[in-house]
Amino acid sequence: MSAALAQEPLTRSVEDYLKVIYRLTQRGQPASTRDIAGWLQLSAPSVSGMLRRLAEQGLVEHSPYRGVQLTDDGRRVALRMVRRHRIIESYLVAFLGYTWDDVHEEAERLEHAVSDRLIERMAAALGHPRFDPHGDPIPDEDLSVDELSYVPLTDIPVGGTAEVRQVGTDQPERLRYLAAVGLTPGTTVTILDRQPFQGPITVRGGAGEQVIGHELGGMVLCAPAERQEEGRNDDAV
Amino acid sequence: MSAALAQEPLTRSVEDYLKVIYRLTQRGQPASTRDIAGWLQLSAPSVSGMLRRLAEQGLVEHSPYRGVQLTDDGRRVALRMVRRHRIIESYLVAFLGYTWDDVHEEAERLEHAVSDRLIERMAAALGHPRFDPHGDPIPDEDLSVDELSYVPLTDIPVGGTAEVRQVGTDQPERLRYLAAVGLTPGTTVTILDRQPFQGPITVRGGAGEQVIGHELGGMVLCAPAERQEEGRNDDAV
DNA sequence: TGGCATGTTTAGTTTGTCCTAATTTATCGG
DNA sequence: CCGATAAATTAGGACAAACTAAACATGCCA
Repeated sequence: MSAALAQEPLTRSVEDYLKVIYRLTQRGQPASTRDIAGWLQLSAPSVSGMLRRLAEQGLVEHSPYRGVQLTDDGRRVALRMVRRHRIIESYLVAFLGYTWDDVHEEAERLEHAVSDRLIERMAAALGHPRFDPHGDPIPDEDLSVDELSYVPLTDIPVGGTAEVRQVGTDQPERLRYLAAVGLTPGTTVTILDRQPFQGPITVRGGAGEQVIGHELGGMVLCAPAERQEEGRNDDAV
Repeated sequence: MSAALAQEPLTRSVEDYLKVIYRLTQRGQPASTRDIAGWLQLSAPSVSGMLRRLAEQGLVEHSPYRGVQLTDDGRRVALRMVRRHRIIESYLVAFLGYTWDDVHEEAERLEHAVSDRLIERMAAALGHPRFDPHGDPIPDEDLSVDELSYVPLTDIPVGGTAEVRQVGTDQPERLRYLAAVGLTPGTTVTILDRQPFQGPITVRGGAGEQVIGHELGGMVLCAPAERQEEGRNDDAV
């Protein structure tokens, strides 16, 4: 297992780096200095320096010029932050009148300040939810997540029907727009038309008929409707 | 008025210093380097250095070797932190199952991370409380507080009756003990006996007859019972 | 295969906050 | 009013995390 090091508390910066590296390495390949710098709004040299320190602490594996990956310890920290972030978002929306487009910023600061205990109290108050308001899965207390593989709206065939499950963005403007056109998790939509060359997609869904751009469509992740409209919990056919 | 400076965000350290200085200067006299260092668990030279920086920023007035006082700007920051702290404590107790002895630590971290907006949402959810679970007054949104002058239990005459209003400590052990012996805000107690030379005090109150030490007694602040049991809102006699 | 664009790292600084050791100031008792 | 003691400050340094400017590596294309 991992060296359960003397665990001096991690700084806010370290937590943020690990969280971003987690996101960027979701698809298996190492994260680049440049991308990390972009997401954290820092200069590349700052990132380079931090990666060295993170590697010394055993939180990442860094091959200079080749990119960085999380170690098991690093992934644990990152998943802990992801859990915190998503539970905080869920709580603020459920109990304190926040909307799905304005919770991110608040959660971004709170996730570094709350205790494990408070997170578990919030989770309990929410009934241990498995997804946050954006449809992102919440790692459970022992940090396991089921990363379900959904299909972007751009890949649903014309004429097909699908249920929106997850919106892959934190940007308030995009989220407000998606809510306005009715593309929120749980909504069922039908693809009426899709133009070529990254062209617009026409859907019928919660808020009637809508035309949305290709880029945004790529962020909306869906579960395609089953042939027979029943039992997505049924394993036995 | 005060120079509404470009307001670059204050650091956590600065907020903590100002809050401690606020507490230490409540009774009018300047705070000493040594006392600040004691409360913040820092060395005296660290505090000396920080006081110089705070003075440069116009948050305190520092007369070297003589102590430090808050400026209006500094007091505003401190009161804002006090409001945040006490609302967070109230919220955690009311909605998330915290007890009065374990909220302090959590609030101590959260107060630096929450937005003004979240604080106001919590305050609204609580019905804009005027006192926190320890009986400490919560500054209102424009930061005015009524610092009521209560009387310590040690000053109530033997045979006298008083209502506990405020417990002047954050220490979990003391708070748990006070709760166990029934000395919580709102409880009415009668002083049965007080021994000389900082001796123990015998009270009858919420949890029956109790003997408590002089030091603890000094922390329990009370409103002495009126001669006639009525109308403490009446101005006209 | 050599050269160049792109991306990364090293070098050297800055800022904020802390430390220990040494020095200076204030004060109180004789 | 002088010196001892307690308190505060200065001096000098460390460390985390950011920066800019300069040097260096990788990989692709002609």
